[in-house]
Amino acid sequence: MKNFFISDIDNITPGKEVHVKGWAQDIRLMKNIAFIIVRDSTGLVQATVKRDCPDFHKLETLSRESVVEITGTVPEKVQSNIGREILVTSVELINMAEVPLPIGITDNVETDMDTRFNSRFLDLRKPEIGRIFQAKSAILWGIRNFLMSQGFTEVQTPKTVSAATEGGAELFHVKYFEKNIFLNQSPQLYKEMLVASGVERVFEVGPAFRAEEHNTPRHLNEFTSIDIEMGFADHHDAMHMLENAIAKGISNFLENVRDASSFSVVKEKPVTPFPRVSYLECIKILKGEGYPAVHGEDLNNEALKIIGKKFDGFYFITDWPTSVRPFYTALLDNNPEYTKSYDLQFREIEITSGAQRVHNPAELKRRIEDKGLDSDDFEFYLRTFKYGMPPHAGWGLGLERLVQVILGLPNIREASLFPRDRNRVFP
RNA sequence: GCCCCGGUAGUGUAGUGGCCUAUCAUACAGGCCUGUCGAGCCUGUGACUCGGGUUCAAAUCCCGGCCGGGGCGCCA
Repeated sequence: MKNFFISDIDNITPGKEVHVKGWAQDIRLMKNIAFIIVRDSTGLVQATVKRDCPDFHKLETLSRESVVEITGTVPEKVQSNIGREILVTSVELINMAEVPLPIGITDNVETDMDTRFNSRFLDLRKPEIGRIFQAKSAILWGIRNFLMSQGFTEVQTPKTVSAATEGGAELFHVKYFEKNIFLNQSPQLYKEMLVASGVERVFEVGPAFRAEEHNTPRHLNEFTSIDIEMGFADHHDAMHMLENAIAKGISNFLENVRDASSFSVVKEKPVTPFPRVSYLECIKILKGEGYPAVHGEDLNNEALKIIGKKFDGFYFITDWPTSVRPFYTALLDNNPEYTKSYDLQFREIEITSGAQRVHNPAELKRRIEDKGLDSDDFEFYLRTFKYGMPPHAGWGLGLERLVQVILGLPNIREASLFPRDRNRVFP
């Protein structure tokens, strides 16, 4: 196993011998001297090979992106402006890369997104692409650690389901032996059932599937949803949990990923609590700006852009009208036209949707039917409310969207290793 | 689901009916090379998405397919 990495060279005393294993990112071969820029997951080093090195002739056949092992010593004075150098005594060609490369790793030409995704394994070798996923990992671990510290239990629920769960979103149909079933759009009903099971604070990180034929920079047909549900809690509690989880995700990223603030648009831990603005206040803002907002309707993208300009970064829109929220959303105590619900926004992008939920089974059944759904289809869910269901609240957070807004990525596909969209199911 | 735009060497582009035997960059191959570092210089290889149609003539115009990017709707 390799246990010496290129960044470890920084701690080596000059004159000492090192073995470097990695990819030959660039090769500059001259008559009496050659330079190989070697890359591994921690950084770059220049391997300087002089004519008198017995392996000098091997470089004539070396192709870019081949895997090499290089032995040499660290010089007293580094002459490469990469900042790391080794003076080579031997070169092993471990596995040669074919030429030409399907896409350039360091070439001074842009590559279309589609072409990049067709050769995603090579695309990910670019440091500026690979670090997106270091950021994603660090953000997720920050959120996970926070939830664990708050007494949450991580669970896994089925992604194959027999009935449409929430209505609304289109689902993917799957053949399941002799049955026709669906891929789940969200773990919503399962996490509520687990609250009824006595798992008072529960979360899941897993895929969610939406068969919507959208083609936009902020939608994927398969995305990672971070979902929580808390028993004996209301929507305010859930919002507190959310803003703190996001703050922890961001601080974990900023503290643990090299040069994080140089490529992130969110450069410091956000201030909590995040601003809250109610749906009704949004309508007032829009009317004040001369935008024809219709009270009772969802806020469209153009409206959200106007609202987003009023806030710098993350903010909540609360108390949405009952007509635009799912059946399981609890109503405001003093006004059933509105709900105990909220979206977390970053400018016009919706990151999270959440609410306190209905916990009374009779009310829940009525709300299902009010939405024109058949309550018999939800019997597996409804019966969990009949034997002691506490008040509860939670949210679902789109991980790729969160990464997209934190890093300022122009397209959400950039935040998925192998994105799934309307046309792409490869690789 | 509706709408708009696009598809030229491995990669990215220029080219709006004849001057295209298709531009440039990058990559690749070969040559020169003095510690290079977006190395440089010279030579070379390499392309019009597919199928119909219009025309004396199509990369270029028209229709359709396939593929891609985006807007709306919907959502995370």
